[in-house]
Amino acid sequence: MSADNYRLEEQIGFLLRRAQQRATAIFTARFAGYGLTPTQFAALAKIADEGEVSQNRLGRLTAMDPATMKGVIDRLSERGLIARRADQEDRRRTQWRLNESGVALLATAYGDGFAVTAEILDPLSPRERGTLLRLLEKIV
Amino acid sequence: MSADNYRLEEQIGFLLRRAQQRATAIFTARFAGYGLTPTQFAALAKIADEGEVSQNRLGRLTAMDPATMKGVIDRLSERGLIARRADQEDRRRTQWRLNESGVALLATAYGDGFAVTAEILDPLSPRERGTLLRLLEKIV
DNA sequence: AAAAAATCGTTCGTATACAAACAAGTTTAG
DNA sequence: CTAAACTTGTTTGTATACGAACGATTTTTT
Repeated sequence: MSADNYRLEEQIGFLLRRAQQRATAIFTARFAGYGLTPTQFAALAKIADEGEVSQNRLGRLTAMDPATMKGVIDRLSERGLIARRADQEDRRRTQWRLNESGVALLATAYGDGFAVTAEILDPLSPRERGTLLRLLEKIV
Repeated sequence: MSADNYRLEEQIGFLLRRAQQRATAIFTARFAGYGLTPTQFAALAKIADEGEVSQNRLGRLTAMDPATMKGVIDRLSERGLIARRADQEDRRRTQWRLNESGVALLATAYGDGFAVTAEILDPLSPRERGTLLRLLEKIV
């Protein structure tokens, strides 16, 4: 347990951080035309899946805490991609759904989402890709 | 290429983001007593490796861009863990090294760094751990 | 030697990420 | 039924992360 043994480059935390940096860079390049960040796209995709979803639930589905989710929702809302509806049954809740712009944008953006995944995994064989996803799923 | 096919949970980018969230949470819990973030610890460990290192080079070694590196360096410097020296040969450069507090802190922190790695990889078998590191190295 | 290109560190702006504390509303326990 | 516990969404503060632009300096080209 000393400086002689600790190699930053081999620590899983450091590798995960670098892998995510590359993934984000690939996403950003491919989505430059949309002006969407990875988390914004994740939020849109999940709202589409759900049809209508509350802010906190969306945060759980997309792995964002409430404070982070608020910022993402605010920016998507300001851009006119999503619309809110007050929940009648629970007056604390805000339900969110895609509006027309959001639906239209997603229709073409999904293809780029697949392309991003393909480019990130490009250095791996098909078998390795499956292995990596399985192992990541285990440590998440 | 449509909503029917795109599953956020299976995209490598989303999995990497979640894996890093868990890694960071484990690090933060283990390092609460030190008050060090993962990037701050990475910077200290690399300064220790190098003995003395310029700010931009340290950024390359720890995978931080110059703007991010500056913030990390400023906070380590304010805490009195590192010290600067003006480079005589290149007047643009600032060389950084650990001071006594930094050396003392690292001496005990390395052990916790290993513990963080072990906890992150705990769900995997020894063989799987090697595989994951190898595959991540390939896509970085 | 002069011009062009590259590097070093800084600043600004935007976007996660999350701890902590909070008010308002809902659910659960006793 | 009421008090306690929890949930929802918000705000504040700190820390990455990085694009873009910048001045100062050094290196490379011509």
